[in-house]
Amino acid sequence: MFISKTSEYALRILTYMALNSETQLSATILFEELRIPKRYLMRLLTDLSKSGFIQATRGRSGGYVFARPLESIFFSEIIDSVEGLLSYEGCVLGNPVCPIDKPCAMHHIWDKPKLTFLQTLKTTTLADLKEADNI
Amino acid sequence: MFISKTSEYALRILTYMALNSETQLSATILFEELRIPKRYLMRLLTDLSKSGFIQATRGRSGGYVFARPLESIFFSEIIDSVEGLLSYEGCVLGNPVCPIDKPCAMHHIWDKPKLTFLQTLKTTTLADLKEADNI
DNA sequence: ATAAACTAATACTTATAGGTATTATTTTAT
DNA sequence: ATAAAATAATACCTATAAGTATTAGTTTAT
Ligand code: SF4
Ligand code: SF4
Repeated sequence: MFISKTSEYALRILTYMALNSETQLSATILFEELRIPKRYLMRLLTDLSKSGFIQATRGRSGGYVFARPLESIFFSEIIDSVEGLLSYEGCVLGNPVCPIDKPCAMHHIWDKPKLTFLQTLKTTTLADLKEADNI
Repeated sequence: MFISKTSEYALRILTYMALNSETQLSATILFEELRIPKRYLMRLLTDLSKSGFIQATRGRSGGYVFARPLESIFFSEIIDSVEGLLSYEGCVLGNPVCPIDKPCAMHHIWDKPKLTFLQTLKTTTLADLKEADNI
């Protein structure tokens, strides 16, 4: 599964918004572009707004723009806000606290993919994404 | 989330069995050692048995042993059998087929963690795990 | 003023994963 | 023979994630 569907949605939304950060975007436009179930999308937008990533403007010519500079928004923070990062950072075998004093056999094996994954999330910002698009 | 709870369980079961591969283990013993919900554990064992990883012996002194050499059992195959690998191999944004002709901005960013993850799963066997335990 | 075009909040429904219960079947020790 | 101890199969229940519906509130063009 990797990341939850909701995280996927959040990334898709913010990616699209980042690539169009000059313009204010309404839920309707985002729905037409991203085809995420409309009501779910709207709820997510409210969540992302309350989390401080984006800023909502109500009313007739309302919509969403970023509330913070793209350079400051890391993927890790986005995923953390919609589904939490703990399950990615903790024990791969699901133990809330490692019950063993010395690392078990699994630990070493998962270390590399786990770190690579977290490292990517923690070092990539929406600004990087915008840059990547120009390649 | 990374991998499903069921995948976690499967890995824990087979890891424990690998580290004790000389002896036949019953569901009761595995339950006592791993504390996975007993009935769910039993169902998983039947599944793993039907998938050909382990072999069940019924009756009073029954239990489970490996049906194949540990060197041949890759993590990828285990996870594939209990939850499928497609969601890990496919598009990170959840698109069943990539709708865009040229890779989107996300693609490059996820490439590395995704490949590292899959590479680990596809190159690590239960035998490696047993070895790692000796470190 | 009023209607249109938005976002906000909350409750409800549905799908899926995880977990439980029941019953049947097999083998061996006695 | 029979009871005990094990696996097998299937149906059911529960928790969580995903998705939908309803209603309220805000702003601007007319
Ligand atoms: S040593 Fe094993 S049990 Fe402990 S945190 Fe690492 S993977 Fe989990
Ligand atoms: S290019 Fe983008 S949409 Fe296509 S497969 Fe890669 S991540 Fe998915």
